[in-house]
Amino acid sequence: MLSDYPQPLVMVDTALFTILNEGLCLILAQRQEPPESGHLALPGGFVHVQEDADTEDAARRVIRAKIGFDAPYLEQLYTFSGANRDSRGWSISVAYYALVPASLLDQAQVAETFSVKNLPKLPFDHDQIVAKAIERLQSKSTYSSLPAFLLPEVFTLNDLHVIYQQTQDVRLDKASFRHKIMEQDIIEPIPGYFRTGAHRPAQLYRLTHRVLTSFERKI
Amino acid sequence: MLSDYPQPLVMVDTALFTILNEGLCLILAQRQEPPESGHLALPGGFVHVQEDADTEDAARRVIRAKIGFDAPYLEQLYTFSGANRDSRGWSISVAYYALVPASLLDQAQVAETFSVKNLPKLPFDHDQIVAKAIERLQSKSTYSSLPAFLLPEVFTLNDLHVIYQQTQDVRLDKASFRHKIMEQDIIEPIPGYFRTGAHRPAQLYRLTHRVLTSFERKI
DNA sequence: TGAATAGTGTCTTTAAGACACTATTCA
DNA sequence: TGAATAGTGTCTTAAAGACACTATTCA
Repeated sequence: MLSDYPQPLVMVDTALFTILNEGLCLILAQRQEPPESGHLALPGGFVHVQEDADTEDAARRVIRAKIGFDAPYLEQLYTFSGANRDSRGWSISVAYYALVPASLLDQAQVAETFSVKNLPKLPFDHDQIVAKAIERLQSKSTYSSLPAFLLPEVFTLNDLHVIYQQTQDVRLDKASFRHKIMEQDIIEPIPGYFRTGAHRPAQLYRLTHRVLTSFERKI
Repeated sequence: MLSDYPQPLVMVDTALFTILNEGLCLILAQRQEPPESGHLALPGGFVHVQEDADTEDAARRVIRAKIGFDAPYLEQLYTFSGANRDSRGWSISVAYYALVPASLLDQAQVAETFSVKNLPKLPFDHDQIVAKAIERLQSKSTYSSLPAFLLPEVFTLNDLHVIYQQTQDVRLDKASFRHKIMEQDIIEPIPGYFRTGAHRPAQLYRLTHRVLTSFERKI
C-alpha cells in the first residue's frame, strides 16, 4: 500500500573533510548533469532504493564514487528540505559529513580540495550544508576524539595536537593538551615504535578503540 | 525534470515531551490507519508537498493536529530510513522532538501521556526514535536553557531547578544550580512579582531571550 | 513555634590555562 | 654546538560539588 500523496525527491549530499597544509579542506565534485552541471558542488546523488539499504548506505556509495574508498568517519549531519531548494521539485537532502586522512587522498590521487576559508560559490543550499558541517565538526572536536579520524592510524602526540588546532582553528597549550588527552584514555603508545628525525624520537600512538569517544569536558 | 529512480516514501515523526508529576513523559497517538492501526505510536504522517514548506513545517502540522497548538520548542532530531522500517516500502522518516509545558496540555485537555520509564511497545522503529530523542534531550539539558521550554513563561528558580533534575533524572545541588543559572544570563527576575504560599515568597522569572541558549560548561 | 519553601556563604576538590623548563636527536 | 621536535613540572586562576547556614511566610 502506497502513499496517496506525491512524494518528494530524496537525495544525499556529503561534506568530505580533510586537513592539508592550508588547514581544513573540503572535497568538491564537478557536477556531470543538470541542474548546475559543470559547477563545483558537494558530492551527492539520489537515493537508489533498489541498491541502498538506507541513506547512510547511499552516502557511502556517493563517497566511494568520489574518492574510491570508504571514509574512516561518517556521520549524519542534518536533513534539508523544501519546495525551492532544487529546481527539479520538492526535495529532501539527507546530508552527511565524513573525515578523510590526507594520506589516503594522496594515494588515491584525489584532487579538487578547497580550503574552507576560500570556497567557491556553491549551488543549491550547499553553502548552508557546509556551514552546518563545519559547525558540527568544530564543536564535536572540542569534546571528542573526532579529529583523530583525520590522521593515519599511526601518529605522534604532536600530529594529534596540530590536527586538533587545525580543525578548531585555535591555539591549544601543548602541555595541557597532552595531559588531557592522556587522561581520556583514547590513544595508546605502540611499544617500541618511534618517529625519528633531526630531533628527539617521538612515540607513536594509535586509537585504543576504533570508534568516536566523547569526553566529559573540553580539550 | 524528475528523477529516473523510484522515490522513497517520506514522512515525519515527532517525539513530544512534557513533564508531569511522574517525571519526563511522551505524548503518543492512537494510529487511525494501517499499518499498525489502533496501536499507540509517535504522532506522524506523510509530508504533503502541496501544503508543507519543508519537513519542519510538516512536523508543526502533525503537532498541531495532535495537541491543537504549536510546541514552544521544536528541533530536528535525526532521519531514519531503509527498506524495512515500514511495511509500505522503502521509507524516510525525518524525526523531530518538541517540548510542551504541562500547563498548556491541561488547558487543551490532551491525555495519552506516558512516562518514558514505562512506555508501551511501539511500532516501526519508534523505540529507536524515542531512545535518540531522550538522549538528545538529556544531553542538551546539561549545557543549555532547553528544559526551560518545559515550563510556563513565568516560573520560580525552584521550578527551574526541579525541571532540570527531572529532564536529566539526576540530583543537582541547589546552591550550585542557582549560582550557575544566574551566571548564564538566560533568565531575568520580573520586578515585584512573587509566588506566595505558606513559605517565603519566591521571585518569579522569565527567559531573557525567547530562544535556546547554550552554556560554555555544564550545569 | 514549626513546617515549608526561598535563598546565601564558604570550603574543598578538581580542572583549565599559562609558562618555563628539561630531553634527545642530527647536521 | 645549535636547531629542531619531544616531553614534563608547577603555579595561578576558575569552576564544580558539597554542605551548612539564614530568611520569610502561614497555620
